[in-house]
Amino acid sequence: MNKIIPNISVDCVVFGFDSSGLKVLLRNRKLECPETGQLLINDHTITGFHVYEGEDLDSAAQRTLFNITGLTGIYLEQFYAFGSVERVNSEKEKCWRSYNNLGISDHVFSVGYLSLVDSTKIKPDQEHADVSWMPVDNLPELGFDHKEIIAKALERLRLKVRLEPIGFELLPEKFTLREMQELYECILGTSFDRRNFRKKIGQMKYVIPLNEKQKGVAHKPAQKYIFSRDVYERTKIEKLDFSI
Amino acid sequence: MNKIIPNISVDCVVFGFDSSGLKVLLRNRKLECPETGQLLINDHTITGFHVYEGEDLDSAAQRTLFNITGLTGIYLEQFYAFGSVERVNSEKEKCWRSYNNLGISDHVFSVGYLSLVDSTKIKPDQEHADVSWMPVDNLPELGFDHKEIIAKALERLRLKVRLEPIGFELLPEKFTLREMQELYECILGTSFDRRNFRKKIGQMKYVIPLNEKQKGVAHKPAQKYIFSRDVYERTKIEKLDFSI
DNA sequence: GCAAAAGTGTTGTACGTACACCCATGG
DNA sequence: CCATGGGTGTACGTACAACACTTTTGC
Repeated sequence: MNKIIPNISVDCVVFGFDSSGLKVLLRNRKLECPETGQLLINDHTITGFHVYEGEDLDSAAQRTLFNITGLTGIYLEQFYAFGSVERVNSEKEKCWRSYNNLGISDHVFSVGYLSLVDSTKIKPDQEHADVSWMPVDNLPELGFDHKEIIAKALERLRLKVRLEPIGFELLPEKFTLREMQELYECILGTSFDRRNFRKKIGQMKYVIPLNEKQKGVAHKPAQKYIFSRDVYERTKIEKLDFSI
Repeated sequence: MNKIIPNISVDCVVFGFDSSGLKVLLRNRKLECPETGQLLINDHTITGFHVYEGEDLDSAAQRTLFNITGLTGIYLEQFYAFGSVERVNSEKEKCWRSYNNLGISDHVFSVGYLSLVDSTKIKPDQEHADVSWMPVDNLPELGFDHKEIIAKALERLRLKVRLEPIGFELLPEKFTLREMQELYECILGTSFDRRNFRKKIGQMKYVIPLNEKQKGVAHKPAQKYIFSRDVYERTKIEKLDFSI
């Protein structure tokens, strides 16, 4: 049995995307008073775990991510460490810990990880009935400092998405240009001219059109595309010069 | 007296700049065998300290930075957390810890902070005789995983410097455009056309020319400039639109 | 007067932006 | 046949890249 390190954890902010926008994977946390049955806590948290003794941060994050999604090989990136004194010491968290204290310190440092998944790969199932996608622009009440952690993750996502083609991690393997445009629009909070957007994507040799179209839509079916990381890695060298 | 947290530290990568390039502030670490007097360890480290109980990460970083530079109000930014199992467990570090163990864990998680200082503000003095500026492109032997930490800090600096006007933190209050150009060239590893560079800076309203010139140089004296964070904050809103 | 860096303008190219119409499909 | 989104090209302006000569100072 692995022993946990009582004062160090990782927290994974898992982002997903569907036609209704950008989502975060949250777990519903409930605490009933054993005597009265009263709901003392009913909020949501991102998924985190304490790091095990002898374990790396990255391994702990992968483990956490696997536990919640059942998936491996998923985009995962460390983005910030949180260590404020109050983060597990609000009245609510003291209450939570008084019922669930498993040798956990009262000053837990947590390293935040950002993960991007194709939301169609995650089906809500019986094992994870308390887990669900929540819209990032309309979050429910959150535990700990998870509101802050999600905000910071989002900030990082917005930055990163402009510098590297990581947006594709949020799309199904085959996608249409409209889906791609909607994704970028909702991450960046802008809107793009459709013709200019398509022109720009057309220049990206690593976004490759397929001989495949949408089926069963009540309009002209859109062409599908795939992203090729290979082509990206081979062609990205060109853009290594900068301005200030 | 403050008690340290045995398994959590912060490490500050302090960057400076002078005419010979970009520098890191390093401390010489020496360990002599008490019996034979033989030098067991003679390398360099960035400055870090364990976090105290009841202390925030940011506070710990500020404290560390003050201890090494004697300065406050300096640019400081968290950039990455390091937690590999081996980072304090090489033969060398085991040896170091066997002579200097002050209740320090054998798996220390360290949060890396990046700091930028005007190197003319730091004078090597008697109190910090073991501290010196070392060129980032020619580092001496480093302890712990500090080579990796510095590399990651540098990567972050290169990214950040293109997105925000933080380069000025590395320059004296009053600087010439040549100094500024050299700074950007050596951080980004490129070179710029002088006329185009000056044209571009000319557009930045927050880089303000002074009625003051260089003195005592054997050529046409250059005009001095200052950076105004105020003007920057007021005018930066304009550039909040993006492309992919 | 010479060495060393400061300072200055023009032109071509590439890229971003703005904008309107026909096409294919399901119902 | 109609509603819905798919798909396409041109004209303009902005921003970046390339390039050479004159000026001021200390020695």
